[in-house]
Amino acid sequence: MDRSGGRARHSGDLIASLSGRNPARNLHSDVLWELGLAIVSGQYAEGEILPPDSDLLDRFGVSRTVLREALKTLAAKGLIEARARIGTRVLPRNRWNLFDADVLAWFFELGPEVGFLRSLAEVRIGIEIEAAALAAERSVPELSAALIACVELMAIAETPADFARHDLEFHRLVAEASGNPFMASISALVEMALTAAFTISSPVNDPVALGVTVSVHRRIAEAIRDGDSHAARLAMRDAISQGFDRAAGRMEKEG
Amino acid sequence: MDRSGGRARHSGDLIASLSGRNPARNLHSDVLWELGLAIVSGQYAEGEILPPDSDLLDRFGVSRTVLREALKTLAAKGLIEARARIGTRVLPRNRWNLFDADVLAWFFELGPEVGFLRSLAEVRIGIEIEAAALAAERSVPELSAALIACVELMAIAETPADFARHDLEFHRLVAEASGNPFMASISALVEMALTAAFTISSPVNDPVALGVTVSVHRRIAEAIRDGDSHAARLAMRDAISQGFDRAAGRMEKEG
DNA sequence: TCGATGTTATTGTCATACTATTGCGGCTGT
DNA sequence: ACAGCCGCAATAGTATGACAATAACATCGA
Repeated sequence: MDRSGGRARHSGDLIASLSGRNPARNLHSDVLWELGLAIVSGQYAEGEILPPDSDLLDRFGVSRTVLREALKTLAAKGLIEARARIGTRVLPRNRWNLFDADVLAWFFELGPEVGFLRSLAEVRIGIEIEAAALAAERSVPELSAALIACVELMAIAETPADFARHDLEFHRLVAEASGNPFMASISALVEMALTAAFTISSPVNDPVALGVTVSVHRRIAEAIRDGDSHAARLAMRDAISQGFDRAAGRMEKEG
Repeated sequence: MDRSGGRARHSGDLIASLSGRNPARNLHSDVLWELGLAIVSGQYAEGEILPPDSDLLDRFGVSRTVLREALKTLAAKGLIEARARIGTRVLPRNRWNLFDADVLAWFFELGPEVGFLRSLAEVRIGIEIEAAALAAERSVPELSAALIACVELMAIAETPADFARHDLEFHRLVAEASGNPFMASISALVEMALTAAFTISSPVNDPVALGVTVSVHRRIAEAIRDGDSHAARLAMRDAISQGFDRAAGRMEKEG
């Protein structure tokens, strides 16, 4: 069940391409993704010790440098911890940095479960509601206009990918308008959530769903423009809940 | 040559020791912290290219292995991106993973500005309000009891450090009770915020402040026990706001 | 003028050796 | 028989030097 059939790459590429990133394709990244996936999938359980360097070296056929840099990267994301004579231990899940784009991508690579998507929607609600409220309080005409424009682009989007792009841009703008650097830092989270939702079920092909989605986003934009933080809160909650409900409903129907 | 004065270590130790972690003391970590601080402080500005490996090698007096692993760690946290022939570029701040414990620690190391503390309080409000509400909805007697017990420990804490420990444990329990893994993952954030607040001004030595703080935490615990998500929301908001107000007020008074 | 091409500075990768840390098991002394 | 010390060995940490891949830039040619 390995992906060793030639140079087939991890499918994080899809997500990366949507977000406009251009991740380097090097050995380090290959090893990183394979180990990252193995850990997130539970193939190496929490608290377990992974094979020693020498074994992993054989397995991947790379130099010690590459392997160790991959391990350092995993350690930086809170997935593992290396200690001399003990080995490299998988840390408990609550130490994992779930707000990291790669870690999230690994979860999605395994096929996101509905419970995971729900958790994601819950944090998004918490953070983005507050972002919307702050954006309303600190409303700047320029950004408000950009938000409105973004909604119009969503309304006329012709492909699911276009729609997702403008949706993502909308949420990014709200974060920016909040003036809080932490809000902007969760764009990876939003990106994943939207990518998942868009993959599972895009509203583009369903006129009714499209209308609902656009209108709730318009409510957000207008509330921010008008400096109405209460309305912004409510609208943002609706927007995220609806997105999740649509995806979850679809998953249920199909699965 | 190493940094003047022998083995003087970065002061993140204080934070680490409070939180019970036992960070490795190795060369890699030294280089990491020095570069991390330099970047966060703006000594290397966004978009700027840092000196090439060879220069940094001279500067730190370590092997290429160590330097490169430190750089990989910084890259994993979203602070830099290295490309052949170009150099190693400092990424724009919105790519930084502010939810990373190290990155946060570097911000605090520079002396947290009141605006930064406010931003932190804002995200905490967003996330922890939702966590408290979820905890109320999914209330489990066992955890509710633990929360109540935690409050009692806060009430009788004799030193600021003890108080901070129980405070931290309280918020950790709420996150756990929410049943949402993302909520637990932000403990690093809470940790930093509380450590900062505790450093700036602990309520332990002020009976009135202590009473207020304890009572608001008790309100949270009771609301969760009673399954009252609305009350839990309100109380959690109060708790975080009060903590921030106290620290901010103290900062203002002093300077 | 512009496009192809070589040059070169910089990161990426490799191989090997040595050092530091620390759990474990055996040794020693009581 | 037991406790504590102590050295062994397994593992990650560090060092060094070489070569490969990449891509901006200068150079050359049409």
